[in-house]
Formats: sequence, structure tokens, C-alpha cells
Amino acid sequence: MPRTSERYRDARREYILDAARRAFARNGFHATSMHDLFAEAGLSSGAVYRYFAGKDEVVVAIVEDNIRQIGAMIRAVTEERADGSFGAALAAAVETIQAKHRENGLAGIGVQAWTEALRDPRIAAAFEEMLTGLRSELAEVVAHYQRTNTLPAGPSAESLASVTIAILVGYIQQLALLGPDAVADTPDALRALWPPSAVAG
Amino acid sequence: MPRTSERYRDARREYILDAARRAFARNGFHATSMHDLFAEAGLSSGAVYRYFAGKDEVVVAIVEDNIRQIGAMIRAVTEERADGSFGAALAAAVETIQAKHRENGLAGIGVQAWTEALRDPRIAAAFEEMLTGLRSELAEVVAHYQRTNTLPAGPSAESLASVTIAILVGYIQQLALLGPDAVADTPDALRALWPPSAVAG
DNA sequence: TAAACGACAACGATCGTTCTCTTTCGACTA
DNA sequence: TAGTCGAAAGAGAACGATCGTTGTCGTTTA
Repeated sequence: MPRTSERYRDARREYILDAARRAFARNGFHATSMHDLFAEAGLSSGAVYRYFAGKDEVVVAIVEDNIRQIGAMIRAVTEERADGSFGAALAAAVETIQAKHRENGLAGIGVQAWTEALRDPRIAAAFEEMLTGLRSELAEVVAHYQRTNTLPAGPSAESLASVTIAILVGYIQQLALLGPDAVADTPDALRALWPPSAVAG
Repeated sequence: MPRTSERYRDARREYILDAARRAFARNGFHATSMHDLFAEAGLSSGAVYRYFAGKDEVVVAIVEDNIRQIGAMIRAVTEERADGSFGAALAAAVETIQAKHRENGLAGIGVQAWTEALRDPRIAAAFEEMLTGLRSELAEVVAHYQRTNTLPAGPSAESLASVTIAILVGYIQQLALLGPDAVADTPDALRALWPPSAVAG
């Protein structure tokens, strides 16, 4: 077996995915042809097709990675900031997303991924898992702020978690469509909406 | 000139757009071929191409209409509810969007439209106009709630308007990806977050 | 040295679009 | 008012281009 170490194959796969991410971020999933991808990667069709069964598989791999990235970022930030204010945690999440977007077009891929979820059951399932899982995890964080009177105690923690996710999703959309500068003041607004020791509800 | 009244042509165009909307909501912009559209409308290619120069023009027309619809709904609700609470206005907007989505798949078309905006300059311009226009209009509404201490006075009204738009955009995404039932409790959460006479900030 | 890797040409299918021909109907004329 | 003409509307076959994919053959390496 020549050149067939698992390490080699994984690295090659990742190399192709990196090229695909660049091409997709530049021109979109559908406007990017496989030939465009071959050119971006500097590889032949044969090389790429040895690692991916088809274009759909490349797209799914990229989307699933995008979902994991965003989910992980939100989880990490909200959990490690659990001692600060709710607004500060949200602001930190938003700032992390923005920084990542500047370096690899995270938001654009994300918006395209939502559209793919409407059509591809695998992607839809990945999103449903991520969104519902994130909602129940955020619900625990939110419940903490409800107990400290930063957030109203009336509504369920899950419903507040949904609104939290909506804010982040909406931020990603504006990041992709309007650019980072247009939403540069969002973190300030979030911190002000839910400051360290406010009492709402 | 046979059958050439402006009324007839407009009605015909609208008929084709209705068929396109159904087909696009079912299968997505790209997975729907022109032949699918011909079948859905019960027309020949010649008939459709007499009213639209190409597929892109159909997509742009649908997207621009979708943008207008959503923008108008938000404007109407937030302006006529300016006497109630901020949370109630947001909840009403969300409920209006949900009702419209149940009847014509508004949210799915919307999510797809965001992706198209990344690639088509005409759609990008339409979105930028809509989002920035909506932001400055919502800023006036928001400023009113800032004066009545429902919203914090610290951040700019524009930045709070951006967060407001993010909530609505994020809600539309969840509506499209998870379905109406998964976000049925969002209105309650919004009303609780910004109740009639709360003091925040 | 055998098996995996990779290059490259080419194929088959799909899809958007066009072209030609027929049908329909409003306007003008006798 | 009846008849005719011409232009717009519509049908449908077909075309050309694109694109994803495959198959073959040389190359590399454990």
C-alpha cells in the first residue's frame, strides 16, 4: 500500500476542503463548478474524486464543518463567560464570530448552508441536531441569568434560548450581507441590553 | 394589437410568478429547472420567455417581492403598535411573519434569497436598501422606547435597531429550518423580555 | 512489484434558451 | 356591422453549452 497512511489521506482531504472553502466563499456552492475546484486545489478530477464521491459530498463536509465551528464558538464563549453578564457573553460570541468571519468568510458559508438545509436531508438533520442541542445547552445558561434576575423569570428558558440563537443567526446574516462594518456596533448594543446587574421583567 | 392590454400582461406575469413561487418553495431556486416551472405554470417555454428574459429575471422578481413583503410587514406592525410595548411589537411582527409563512412558504424563499444576495449584485443592492432603510426606520421606533425607558438609553438607536432586525432574521431562519412549531414560544419570550412598563439599562 | 495515487480526455445528461410555426384576437375598412 | 389583416401570444421541438462524473493510463511508493 503506497502513500496510504491514514494521516496522509486525512491531510489530503483537508487540503481539498480548504480549497473548496475558498472557492465556495468566493463564488457560492452552485456557481462553483468542480473544474473550478480542481483549479483552486491545483489537482486533477481523478485526485479529488479519490477522496470525495461527488460534489454533494464536498458540500456536505464543508457545511457540517461550518455547523461544528459556529456551534463550538458559541458554546465555548457562553460557557466560559457564565460569570459575566448575559449581554457580555452574547457580545463576546458575536465578536468571536466576526473575527473568524474576517479570516475565512464563515458567515457567507453559513448563509449558504441554511439554504442547502432546505434541500439536503443530511444537512437538515445536522442543523436540527445543532440548533436543538444548542438550544437546550443555552437554556441552562439562560436559566442561570433568570435566577440572578438578569433575564425575566416568566418565559421558559428554552424560549429565551431560541431568541438568543435568533440574535446570533441574524447577526451572521447581516455580517454576510452587509459586511463587518455595518454591524460593528452590535456588541455594544448587546452589552447595554443586558448589563451586568440589571433587573428586567 | 391582440390581447395586449397592460392589465393582461401584468396578470400573466403575476400568474407565472405565482407558479414559480410554488415551485421554488418546494424545490429551491437551483433544483427547480425552467422545465419544472413550465410544468407548474402549465405553459410552454415560449410563453414564459415572452414575459421574462431568463431564469435569473424570474428569481430576481420573486426575491424582490419577498423583500418587499417582509419589509412591509415589519414596518406596518411596528408602526401601528408604537403605543404598546416594544416586546409586544416584536411579538406581533413575528406572529405576522409566521402566519404568512404558513400560507406561502415565505421563510424558505427568504433564506434562499439571502444566499442569492451573495452572488447577484441586483439582489444584494435590494437587500442593502431594505436592511439599511428598515434600520433607520426602526431606529426611530426604538428611540421612542429609549425615551420611555423600555430600552437602555446608552447605545445608539441604530445599533439597537440592528439587534431588532437580527432577531427577526434569526426567527425567519428558524421558521424555515425547524418549522413553525419549534418557534411557537418565541412571541411569549419577546413580550417577556420587553414588557409594557419595564425599566432596563 | 503490486496497489494506491493522480492526470487527463471525453462522455452523457441536464438545462437554459432559442427558433419556427400556429393560433388568437384587436383594429381598421368597406 | 361583417370581414380581413397584422401583430402579439403561445406551443414545442431542438440546440448549444455547461457540468458532474467516469474510465484509462502513466507514476509513485510502501
